[in-house]
Parts: sequence; structure tokens; C-alpha cells
Amino acid sequence: MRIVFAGTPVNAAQTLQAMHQSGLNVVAVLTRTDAPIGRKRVETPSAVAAVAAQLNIPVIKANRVDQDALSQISSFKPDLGVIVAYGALLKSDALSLPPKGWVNIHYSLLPKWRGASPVQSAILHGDKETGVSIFQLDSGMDTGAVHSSVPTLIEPGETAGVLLGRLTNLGISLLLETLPRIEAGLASTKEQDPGLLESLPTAAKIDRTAARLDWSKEAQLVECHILAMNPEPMAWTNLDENPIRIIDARALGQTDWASLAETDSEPGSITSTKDRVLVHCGGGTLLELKEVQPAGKNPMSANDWVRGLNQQQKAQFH
RNA sequence: CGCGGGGUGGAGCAGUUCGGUAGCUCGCCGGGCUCAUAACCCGGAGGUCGUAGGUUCAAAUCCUGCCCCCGCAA
Repeated sequence: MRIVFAGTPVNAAQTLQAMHQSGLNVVAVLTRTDAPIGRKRVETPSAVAAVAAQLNIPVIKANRVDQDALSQISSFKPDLGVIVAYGALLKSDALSLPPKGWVNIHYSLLPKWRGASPVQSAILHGDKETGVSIFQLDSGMDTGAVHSSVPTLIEPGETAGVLLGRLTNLGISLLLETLPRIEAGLASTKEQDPGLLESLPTAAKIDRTAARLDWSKEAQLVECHILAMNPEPMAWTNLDENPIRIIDARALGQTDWASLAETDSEPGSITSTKDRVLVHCGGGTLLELKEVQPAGKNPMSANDWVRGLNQQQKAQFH
């Protein structure tokens, strides 16, 4: 079976690598064009482009699947397309190009969290469970019929980055057992429930504005927010006039903060003890900071950060 | 030339404006107190102040070049 693979970031590259290693016939790779990266704006190929080059697989670089890209893909005569976080929509002409269409690896249990940020959304909303789904791409946003899926529990304190890593591996396993069934024509798909497609919220892309912390929320919600934003775009707040990223933190249980009761409970105010740094959140709850990164600095433990603060003035997030 | 912050014992910082004895909170090592301790007390080791040059009697501090790290923006 001739497969065309479309994807862009690291987890897509890992999937491509695994497909190649397992002996699948990936005849071409579609990825986004080289983009300027970092402060120096160095033109850099996508992770998928880099892996494809290493594996000597022909690469088509395009940010949208136009006629030109379409004819290039067509020249490889693919039977099936596999798409993982490519970064652009495929229109009907592209969808129908391979005889067996396209399958997409989506990192949630569809129909939950359709859209651009399934992993972040699951953590942000405090879900206990999420998973990976492989579905047949159609013209809607992650609305196609599902080939297979596998659930996994979200670990306490797990960040979106760590969870995505696990889901990537699960997705690879699932893909490798799903593709043979598709090739053999034994694919059994299940349509997504129209009612749920209608009623469930989707997972919109999360930008920096949405990543800002709201200390008036309860600590448990703040913790979910912080874990969901790690490593991209990373939760942040202001300290004086400068932004500071909150990389990791844990909400304290009720018994913990009751025993540490403070008179000052203004949300965002910080108190530190011998070995912990606490932020007051909404409803009198407390959040223990684990790791932070002030603007211009490297990431550091919350204890180190507090140690270097001016002892005179009181630290206050806002 | 996109804007900006930073490089000082193992960690995080102060000191730079106005040149003159290496400081703070920790960590580490040793000793003490204690039933005991991550608590408290005493003592100790550990730093070419990113780097190269310049000015000076004297440079972490002033001048010039270079290297490296990071936040924002894209």
C-alpha cells in the first residue's frame, strides 16, 4: 500500500519514523514550508521534513494544498493518506485523491475535543481520561467516522507536553494495528454521534492571551491551567511590570492550606515558608509553586526564585 | 540591523549610578544543642566577577570588541 504522510511538528515526525521502521511504504511526505525559528529567525525545516530527508523520502513543502501540491501528491500515486498535525485543512479534491482517502490521528477520544488543542483542553478542563482516535478524514473539523481509539488515564500533575508524548506513542501503536485492516479492506468505522458533535465544545487553539493566569480562580483550576499550558504557550502572570512564566505548580489540599491559614488572602499574593512557595488563589485556596521562569532568566525552582527576591518588598502576582 | 533582560563560589541574587577589603538567602563540610530533627547555635571550605583588550596608583564597577543564556515579538 502506497502511503502519503502529512504532518509538521515533532510528534508527527516520530510517527513518520515509526511507520518507516515498521516497514510501511511511505512514498511521499507533505509538510509545511521552512519557517523562521527563534530570535535569530533562522529558516528551519519542520521536524517532519528533517526526518523525511534522513529517510530519503520525497518531501512536498506547502502551507496549503493547492493545485500544485495536489499534482505533486498525485504523481506518487498514493493509495492512502495519513495525516498528523499537518497544520492546514484538506479540501475535498485532496481528500478524494487517494482511493482509500485519508486517516487522521487525533489526540482525544472523539467526539470529545475536536479541534486544534485536544491535549491541552483535556487537561485544562480537569478530565480524568483522554485518548487517541484514528478516524477517516472528511470535510468537517475532526468529524469523520472513527476507525479505532484507545483510552488512557491522565496522571496527576501531568503536563500537556508529557501527555502528548504518551499519546504519540499510543497513536503509533494504534495506527500500526489499524492500517493493515484498512489495507485488507476490513476497516470497520463508527460514525460520530451527531448529537454529541453538535453539543460538545471544540478545542480551539490556545494563544498567549488565553494562557495568562487568573488568580481569582480556585487553586485546583489554576493548576489545571498551568499543566495544560506547559510547554506551549506556557502559563504566565505579571510580577511588577515583568511577565513571569509559571512552569509547574500544585494545588494544596484543603487540610494543607487550613493548617497554613494566612490573614492575607488577596489572590496573587505570595507567601513562602522554609521550603515551599505559596500563592493565594480564589476562595481562600493555595497553590504551591514548583518551577517558574522570570523574564530574561532560565527556568528555576520556585524556592530558588524566592531566595533571590528582594526581601523587603512583598511579591504579588497580577 | 525587530524590542528588551541577563552572565558575580554548587543554586538564586545584591553590589556597577559615584572605581578603593567579595556581600545576602540557601546548599555543602565539620562541631555543638537535642529523645530527635529538614529546627536552632558555632566554625569552615569554595569565586581568574562570561571573555579579550583599553583607561587608572587601583576595575565586578569606566571605555571598546567578542562569546553565551533568556523573555517579548514574528
